[in-house]
Amino acid sequence: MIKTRFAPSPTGYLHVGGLRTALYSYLFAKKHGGKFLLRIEDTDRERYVADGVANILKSLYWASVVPDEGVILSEAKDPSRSDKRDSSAKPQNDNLRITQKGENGPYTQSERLDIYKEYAQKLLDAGHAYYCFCSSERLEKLRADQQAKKMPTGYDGLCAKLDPTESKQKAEAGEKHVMRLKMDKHGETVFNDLIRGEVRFKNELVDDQVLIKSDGFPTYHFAVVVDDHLMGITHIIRGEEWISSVPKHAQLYKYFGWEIPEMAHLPLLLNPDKSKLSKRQGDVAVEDYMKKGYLPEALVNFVAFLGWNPGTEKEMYTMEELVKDFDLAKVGKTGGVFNIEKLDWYNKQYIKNLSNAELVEKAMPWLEEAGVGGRPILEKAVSLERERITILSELPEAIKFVFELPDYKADTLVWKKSSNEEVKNILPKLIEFFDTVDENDWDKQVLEEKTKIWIAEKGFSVGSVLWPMRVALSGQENSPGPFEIAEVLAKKQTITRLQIALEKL
RNA sequence: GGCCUCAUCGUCUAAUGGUUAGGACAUUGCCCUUUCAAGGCGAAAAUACGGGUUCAAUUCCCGUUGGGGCUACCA
Repeated sequence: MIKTRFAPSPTGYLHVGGLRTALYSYLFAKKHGGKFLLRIEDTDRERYVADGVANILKSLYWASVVPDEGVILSEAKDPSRSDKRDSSAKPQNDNLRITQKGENGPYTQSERLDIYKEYAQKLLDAGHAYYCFCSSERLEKLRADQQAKKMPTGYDGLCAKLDPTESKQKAEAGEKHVMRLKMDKHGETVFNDLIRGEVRFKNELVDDQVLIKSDGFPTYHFAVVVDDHLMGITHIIRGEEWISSVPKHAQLYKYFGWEIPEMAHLPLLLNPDKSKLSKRQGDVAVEDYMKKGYLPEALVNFVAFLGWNPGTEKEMYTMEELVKDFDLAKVGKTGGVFNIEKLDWYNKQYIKNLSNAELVEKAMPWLEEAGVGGRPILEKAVSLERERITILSELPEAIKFVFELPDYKADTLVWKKSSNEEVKNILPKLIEFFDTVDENDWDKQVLEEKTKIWIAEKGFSVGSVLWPMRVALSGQENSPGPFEIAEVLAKKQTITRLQIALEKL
């Protein structure tokens, strides 16, 4: 059975590039009826961030990239809160807790130290690894010298020459040490990358990688190999930055006598200036997009298309459709610029496809924050702006005028082809006319029909009536159409606002 | 510096040994129209460069240039 994994380091948040890697791994597994596993690689204690794991999981679950095995989120049994969960775009994780699921755990590397120790010992016993006592000062100097001579950098193997028994004694006596891989420098490492095809490296240039750090924690290179094997990973899908460490990993697989999983190295996501996507040039955390009110469906759709596309002209993809059509062979080799404009377009499309009720539900956190959460005509109000907003967080500001007429200048009431006098003449008549309209006819279509007939009868130009009407109702120069607003405001408030306008003139 | 890797409109990309090199976003013109959006119809916009191979290259090969990654007791 196919099993893929996503193995983030909990350094604070989920990067959008990480989301894409996780998504592709997820899609690939699902497509082939396999499993998607989540492992936490927290072997760097210096970069460890509290809540890092929670944040990553929150982002992943928000995007519906949910692991089948490994570190997962499970709902705490707290019935008092269970009805509070909604499908709003903002994540609700108060009643969720992090747990682990599966037979191959633990799935957090810091909990697997004994396992690494055991496998490190095997290497040591077989003579495939050795203790190294070199100080960081010596290593730095070594590197500096190599760089000065324009030589390839790397460990010179000094401690590999030590007598293993003596080394063992020294290490056990407490002398500060690391454990290094005894790299076989002969020949080359050749492997078939699922995206790039055959890639080869000369082994002589591969360093004697540190396997176990002086703090007893494994390095990434050692832990991934051990874990991927022990957890039954069949396909490693990860970022391109890892491709040059494949020879080290391959050596380890060879020493252990394990089968190397299939590998696919994904091209990186880029800034608009083509450098590696970084925080300096915009938002890179999934959380940032979450908070701004991007819909997870939009982000997923967008990110899926950064480096992959079905080869057809279909652009809108649900997760189910992605699972169905995703194909690693169609993933491109070139890095893609993370282009916000396209994301914005996707988000607009997805917002447009929402029903009013869904939109209210998903936007509720922002609406509540703005103090308009409890309004009874929310759905109607929201319908006015649904095609005008790009992200959910813009909604409260956009619909505010419905609940509270903004202050505006009298001259904005005058259409460009009209005049102050004309507005003064028209408004009272319009109020009078609206007064005669039956409450039952107060919907946008009927009202528009009736009003347009009335305008024609009176011989006014359409704009000279509708512009001031719209401004009077919205208090804004740019707004939804006058009849849409009138319907939402209802007859009474419509007339009130027209009267306010009249007083301004 | 060394190693690996990539190269089609501004961006994401499609396609092919022979095409008017297609689509989407963005830009832009027109239409619709009371404004803004949305929508409709158009426009402009690309095979990095130089050599081969070939009747024919954007596609295959080599080189150049440019980009990116790696070169840690970080992942």
